[in-house]
Amino acid sequence: MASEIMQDNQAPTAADPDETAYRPQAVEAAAQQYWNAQRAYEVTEQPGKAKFYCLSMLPYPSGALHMGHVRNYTIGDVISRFQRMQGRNVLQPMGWDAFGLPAENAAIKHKTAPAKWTYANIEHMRAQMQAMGYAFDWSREFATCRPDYYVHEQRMFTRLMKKGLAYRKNAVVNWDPVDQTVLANEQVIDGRGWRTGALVEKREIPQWFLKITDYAQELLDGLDALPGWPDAVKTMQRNWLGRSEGLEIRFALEGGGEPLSVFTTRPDTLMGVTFLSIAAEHPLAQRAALDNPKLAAFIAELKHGGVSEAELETQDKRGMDTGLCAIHPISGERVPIWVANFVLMGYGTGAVMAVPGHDQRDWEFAQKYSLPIRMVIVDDSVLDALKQIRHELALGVGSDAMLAALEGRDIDAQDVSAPLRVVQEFERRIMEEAAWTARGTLVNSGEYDGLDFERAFDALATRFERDGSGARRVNWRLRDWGVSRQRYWGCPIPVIRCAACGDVPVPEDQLPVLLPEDVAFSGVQSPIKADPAWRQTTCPNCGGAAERETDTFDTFMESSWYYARYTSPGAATQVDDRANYWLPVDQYIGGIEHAILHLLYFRFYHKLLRDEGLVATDEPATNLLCQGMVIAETFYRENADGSREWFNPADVEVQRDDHGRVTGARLKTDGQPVRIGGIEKMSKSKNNGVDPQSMVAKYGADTVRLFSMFAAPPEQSLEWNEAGVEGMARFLKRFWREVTAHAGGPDHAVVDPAELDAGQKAMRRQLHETIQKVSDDIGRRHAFNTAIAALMELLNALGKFADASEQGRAVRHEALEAMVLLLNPVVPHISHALWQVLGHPVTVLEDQPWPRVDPAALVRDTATLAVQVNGKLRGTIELPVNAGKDEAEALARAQPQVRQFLEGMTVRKVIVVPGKIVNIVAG
RNA sequence: GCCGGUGUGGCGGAAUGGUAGACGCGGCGGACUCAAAAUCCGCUUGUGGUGACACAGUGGAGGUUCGAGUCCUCUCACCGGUACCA
Repeated sequence: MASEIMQDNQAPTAADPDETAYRPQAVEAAAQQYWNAQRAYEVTEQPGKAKFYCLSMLPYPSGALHMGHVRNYTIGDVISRFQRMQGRNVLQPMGWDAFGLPAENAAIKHKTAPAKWTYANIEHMRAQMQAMGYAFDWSREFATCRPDYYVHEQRMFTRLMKKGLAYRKNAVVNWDPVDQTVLANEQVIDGRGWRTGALVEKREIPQWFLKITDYAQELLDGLDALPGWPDAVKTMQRNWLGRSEGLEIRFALEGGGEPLSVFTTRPDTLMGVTFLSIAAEHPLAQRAALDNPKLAAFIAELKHGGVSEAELETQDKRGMDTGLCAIHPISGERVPIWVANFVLMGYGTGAVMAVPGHDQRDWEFAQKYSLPIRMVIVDDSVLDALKQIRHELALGVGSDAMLAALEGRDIDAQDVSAPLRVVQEFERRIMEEAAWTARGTLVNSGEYDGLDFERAFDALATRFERDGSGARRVNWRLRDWGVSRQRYWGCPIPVIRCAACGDVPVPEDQLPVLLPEDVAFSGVQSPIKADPAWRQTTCPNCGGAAERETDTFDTFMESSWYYARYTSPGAATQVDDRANYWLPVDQYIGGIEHAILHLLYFRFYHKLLRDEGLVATDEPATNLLCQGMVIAETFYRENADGSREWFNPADVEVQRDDHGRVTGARLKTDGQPVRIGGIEKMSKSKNNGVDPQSMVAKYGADTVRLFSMFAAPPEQSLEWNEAGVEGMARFLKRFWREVTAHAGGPDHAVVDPAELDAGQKAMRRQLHETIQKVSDDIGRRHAFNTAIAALMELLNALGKFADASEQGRAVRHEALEAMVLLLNPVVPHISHALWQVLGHPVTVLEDQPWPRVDPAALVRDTATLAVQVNGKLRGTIELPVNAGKDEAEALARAQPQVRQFLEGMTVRKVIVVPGKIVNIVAG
């Protein structure tokens, strides 16, 4: 049994004289050394062998690994090792999403260059990952801030420009008037700049966009081809894309001029339009403001505040009459045009028709500004009432045309006071309580009275298409992807601005456009914007003097195609043929916070790569798992000024009463009480982050891995709790002891199923049931927590299985060997060591086949059935598995408990679910 | 505001329409020990009862079903996203 592990363990220290004790640090160092020496997880393409590409979202190198990373990469590592044990050629890469805003903030704080800070973080975090024992193919590692990565992104962008898929237009940003800089939404707090405290303004600047809207339909349809993605993610993406079918209707302006276009999904409510609302940025509003100082002041006021949707949609609805009027295309009535702060220039046409009777937001606006409300849609009960009072035309509801449309239906109208109340009540609610927004039947709509939604839609669409004042249109909520950032630490946008030729893509032979890394960084202005020498260049078209674009790309650009680059390390092109061996990603793992933006750009970019002929598939990843956050208790003390000082959970001791309920907490250093602030996402601001490195130093990587997989199912949030971690350490110690004790005993025999007694059979059945459950839990359900629970139960059972007979030892040996393999994906270091303890030569354990279920071992003689009376449990019965329904029913009815509850009742029905339940329905 | 999700013992969680609380933590009791730690064993949803047992119970209110933590409707609370945080 000479192995590097045992050699390593042969020199027990004085403090720990037990040479069979589990020492995670030694075990883990030895296993990692062996894997590195073997290059155990470096892979190449093996045509003919099933591949499995397991990808975890690449980290931003923020400084140190946090528990969220540990959770993410442990899930990926478990799946990777498991899949390799199923015989697949597994690729699991890792890299760094290295551009981004935090590097600039750190650079200001620490007076260093963003590049230097970033590279130092990468070194540190890589070492931390390696200590966790992840089976990454490190030969494929890259950082996205390196020119040999971003050159491909720049080349792709210049090609998209030539295809017309990249273009420039004005867009609104947050502007800090003091620092004279653009702010990210995150940097706007309560409408003010986070550093200056100045009121933020909206400002329009030219920006580069990618035409993701050209792919909207494909991005929508593609979701149906992704059964391996969570429904929640697909639903969110569908809603984000927001396909809607409607009409674009042109309202002529009073006094002539360009008509005002609106988009509506509810043309059936057209006769209920009482005003039009336009965005403050709409050209019509701008024009009206020229000779209307009050309106100009109002529009200027709307410029205050940030541009985020959450901020815009939660502010009070406000508006002002422009004084302009449009002409209703059917009735010819004058319709006033208002500027409203809730109409967004970026969605649809920047103008909407307002129907206060049947749209809640318009209703609230109309109430606030005393604008008229009209009922033009009614439900079936009102329709019936209208039919009954069809002779009472003078009542002011309905109309001749509508009633004519209803003439076909023969109704006896006697007393109309009851139906009249129905109609009046419906109309009163619309006028006084709330808009009625469901679909129904048109009234008060002239020739369209009596039509339902579809027929009204068709009739109006046909009419407008004929007279040229409107058309059917598909509208998307999705907007084109703005990729310009006015920041330094990002990939330079490869464009040259020439006064004569316009925007010219940098020729491919002049790429990459390099970002200088050795710069002084103050945070106020980007060093490349401040450096005239960097900007200055010549136009590749005309040879005249020109300037470089100084904006950089959104960092989502780098993270949209990194998965493809891992397949083709060193390729001169963005990816090469190897991509089509590995892609698509078989399992993608990352946080749910990326459900929309990153995962949509990721899917979009894959289609861009496909349309460049670089990849052959339509979607980048077939299966997606979104893990929850890592959270922890928070502790604080209130300072005299009301601010809070937060204490790390590691420095706090929790107090409990006799029942184990938490009663309070004290700081370990001074013994004085601290307040418990609730369980929140681990963060620097609440100081409740638990450092993975300190946990690894204290318990070992396997224990940390085990806890993060056991404490919650992967999709849910995981509460870090050190007592729970200790429990995992206890389990590994017991496992180690059980295996070493067994290996140190007499030689074992091979299991002979015919020789087993009842106890041995039961032990072996539990083993094979566990193999079955663990295989399904890891392979299909990704329920790692219940897989581990089943293995804990198995170890508990083995601890009580005191059978020292030959067959008893044989069963134990089979069980322990299987357990080492079943636990290997989660705790690979201890498994690596114990495999050798069990007498095997040192090896890469992922090349051992996964344990197989012996169907014969699963066979049971009897089954336990629950017996219910009227759905309530009244006992259980044990009977042979092949017993019939009658037998089960008879035995159930014979139970004393059951007879007691059936006394004086008549049995009406008996439901028998074989192997599960007998329910006697009586009354 | 809008979109998506979550809610079960003292705590993390289990239960894939069929015995609610597996497994782990904490707590209580016991063994071992001079003692402590470590380890091992037992108990541990609540209420009533010596007990067998009964009743209640999965955020709240309704509903479907022989049977609902699970499916449906409404509602409350919290979490994620909301296009320039990543």
